Amino acid sequence: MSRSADRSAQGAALSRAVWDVLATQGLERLTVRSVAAAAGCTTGLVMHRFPNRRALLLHARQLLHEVTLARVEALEAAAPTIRAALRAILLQGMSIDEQNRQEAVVWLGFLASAISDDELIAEHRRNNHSWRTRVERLTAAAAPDWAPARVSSVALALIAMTEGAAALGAADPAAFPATQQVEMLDAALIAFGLF
Amino acid sequence: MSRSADRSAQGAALSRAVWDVLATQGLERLTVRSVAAAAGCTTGLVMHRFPNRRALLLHARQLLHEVTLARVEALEAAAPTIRAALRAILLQGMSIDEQNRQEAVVWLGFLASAISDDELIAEHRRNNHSWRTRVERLTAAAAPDWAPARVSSVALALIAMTEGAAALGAADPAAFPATQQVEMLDAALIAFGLF
DNA sequence: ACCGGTTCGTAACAAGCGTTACGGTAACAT
DNA sequence: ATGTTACCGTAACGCTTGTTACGAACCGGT
Repeated sequence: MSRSADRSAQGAALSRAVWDVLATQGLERLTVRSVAAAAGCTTGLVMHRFPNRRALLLHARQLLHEVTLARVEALEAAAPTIRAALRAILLQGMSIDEQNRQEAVVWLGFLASAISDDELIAEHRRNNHSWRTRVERLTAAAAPDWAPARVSSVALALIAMTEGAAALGAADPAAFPATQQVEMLDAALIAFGLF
Repeated sequence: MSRSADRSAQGAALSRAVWDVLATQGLERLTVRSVAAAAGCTTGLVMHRFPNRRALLLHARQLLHEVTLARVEALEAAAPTIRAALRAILLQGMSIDEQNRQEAVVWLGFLASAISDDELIAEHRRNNHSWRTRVERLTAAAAPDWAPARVSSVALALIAMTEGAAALGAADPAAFPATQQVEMLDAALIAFGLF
């Protein structure tokens, strides 16, 4: 058991290392050697767990998906109303704390690297589609009398707004503090009649 | 004059090459050699015009600023009303055609590379601040009776929304066609009482 | 206690990178 | 016509990169 425990611990350390390097040092410094250094191992171990460098990016993106998915479902389950759930899951998608800011950096780096990579962009599409259907479902539930076209438009507006806020807040946290992002989201929700 | 004309023509070809490589091949393939190949010259010329690779990125970002600035001012001048001007300049900031989509890719790549580069991130802050003050000015003019806090919140919402739509549309044009982006923007402008 | 297989570190490889130095060439001034 | 200067291509340097091959160490089963 100590063997398998060590192995999963190593896997977790490697995951953290990939995440940390991409989140703090950016896309161009995400190299096999820097990940190995961050994980406290050698490049051999990294290349035994990941077939190539693109797998590092893919892993970081899947990690981002898992983390946000778990958080979003917990928020949705704990919210008293549907509208509160919608607001809560949109809030966690912006750059309102250091955790979210790092996630936005990872999102940005992955997307920039996926521009010329079909496999990576396919992963982005999968995750983004899942996110979009969730927001559309909650929007439709929060405004049952809306036409599907309006639900789609408003959900798209909310998604684009939070994603943009995540990127802008990640690149310039001082110019886009959490309070302004929250006010922005509330202003939008009120304007759309969802609050 | 033939000499200086050649020189400026070479400069324009180099600018186009930097832009094209970054827009079509992404950040990681933006290398001195690929730019030279795209410009039809050698690496020597590239390194005579740019001190280092970061200058390529900086140049692409400044090019993006110049292009969008000129287009935005033309749109603003040609718009019949302030609200039409606001809508027009927001439209051009999303991924509604191939030109805008390439601009979003350049924006994405630059931002991802600026994460761990103070000089690049400073350029982003400059350009973004200028963009933000413009949208805030137009928003305030379009809704003169609003309190400054509301102007700021709504302008931030519009900026984040268009920037997010630009990124999402650039990464997945099929999932975010131009019609949906336009409907999204109009829905938001109507909801905010700006249309 | 020995052995087979997994696991990971070591070391090296070729390729590509940014960057620099040098030489030739063409335009300009005198 | 000749010297000077700016311009740019050639070639190379040193370094980092992703990736691979090989060997040692360790674990579980017999």
